[in-house]
Amino acid sequence: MADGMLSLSWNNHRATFCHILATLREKERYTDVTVACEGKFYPVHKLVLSTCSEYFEKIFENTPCKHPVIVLKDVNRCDLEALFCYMYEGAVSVAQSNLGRLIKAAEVLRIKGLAVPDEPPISDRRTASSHHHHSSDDRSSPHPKRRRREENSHSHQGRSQSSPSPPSSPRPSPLHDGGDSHPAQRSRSDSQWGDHGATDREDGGMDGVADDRLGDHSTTSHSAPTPPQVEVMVDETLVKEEMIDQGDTGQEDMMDSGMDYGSVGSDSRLEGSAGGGGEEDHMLPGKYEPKANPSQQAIPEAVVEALAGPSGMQTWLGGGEMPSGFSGLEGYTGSEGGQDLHPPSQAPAAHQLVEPGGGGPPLGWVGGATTRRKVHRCSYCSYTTMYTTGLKRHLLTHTGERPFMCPYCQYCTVTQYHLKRHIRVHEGKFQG
DNA sequence: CAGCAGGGGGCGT
DNA sequence: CGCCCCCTGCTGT
Repeated sequence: MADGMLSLSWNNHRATFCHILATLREKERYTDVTVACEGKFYPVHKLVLSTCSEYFEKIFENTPCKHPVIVLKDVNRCDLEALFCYMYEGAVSVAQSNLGRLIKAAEVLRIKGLAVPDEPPISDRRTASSHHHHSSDDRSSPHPKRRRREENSHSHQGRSQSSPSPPSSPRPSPLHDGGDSHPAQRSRSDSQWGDHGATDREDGGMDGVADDRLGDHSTTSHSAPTPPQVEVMVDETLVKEEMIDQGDTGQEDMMDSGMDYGSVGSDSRLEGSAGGGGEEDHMLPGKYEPKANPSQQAIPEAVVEALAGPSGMQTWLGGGEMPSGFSGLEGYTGSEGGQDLHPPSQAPAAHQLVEPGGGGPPLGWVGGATTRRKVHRCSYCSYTTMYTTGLKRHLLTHTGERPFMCPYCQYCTVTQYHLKRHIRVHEGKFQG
């Protein structure tokens, strides 16, 4: 304990440090994470990213992978480069016209000093603020939007679980085979059993790979990197990681989609979903209006696909406003999962639509005490009938079974009557 | 528009 | 269960 400590100070430490960092990045040395954006890959350092962004920090925390690849969606490449520059060098020059966009990107990534307040009120915050007033304001007091974003990130509920797993249309692709026979029939079956693709929005993640999605999203969601319009609705980054979706962006993603669906739903009439060729046309066994909604508006296909099942659609759209709509989705998936045992599950909403009289018992029986009749419900769709034969016959349409073969051609049919009718065609020809 | 086929309601046995 | 009828959609003329 001699005479005092000496304080050794590296005068140019900061500058040197930054410079070295930048050089390392340039040379891609020691990089341990790759950020993919608009088809470009940026090898960078976890250390730097997590230093500058809690968002990245959390991602890395939850990513055991040694060299993860993070796919950023809806972030402009130029902005990202600028942000990297900002993170590595502590400053970046940006054209005024691009500022808004850049800030939004920074918000999405929760870059300290730009989108979220920097931790301690250090004096040299000024460096960044010297570039533009705006950002300094933002930093010191995040405007409401920003704050809301933060809240969201806290109250965020995992999206991956509730993602509408393509409510796997229960029917096992009924082979309306009959071979080549009938174009009409085929097109019909096509429309009916149209393949409901999986929703694309869910953040499923594999670890290190990062391409496909990048491609199509970049084509869909943002326009070419050039137009500096503020229209960049920014929103989500898509992070392909094992367990993503902690971060506000995931939430925002959800919110946005929810909004979309919600608004679509409110625009459209519920029963409209049947118009698309779903099984719902059977809903009112007896007398449904054949062309009740001839000009069925268009629920965007993506939405329909995402919601797939008939019941799902009902539930979802019935949800109305977005927040409840979202909970509706959860309810939907929940029930779907719960009934997993029986391949084709019916959601209550569908039942209600189906039940004659509307107020009838939930299932099984309809009518008054004297006129009780059993209702037979198709296990593949929402079809119900009062006739057992009706149900049997109907089920054939699901199984694709066509027991009755035409002796004159390859034609097979579900009912004998249809065969007879068909044969009449042949014989009519032969006679005439 | 006609012809054909699919799907469903309903009745008689 | 068998049969008939009806409605609807698709396709070709």
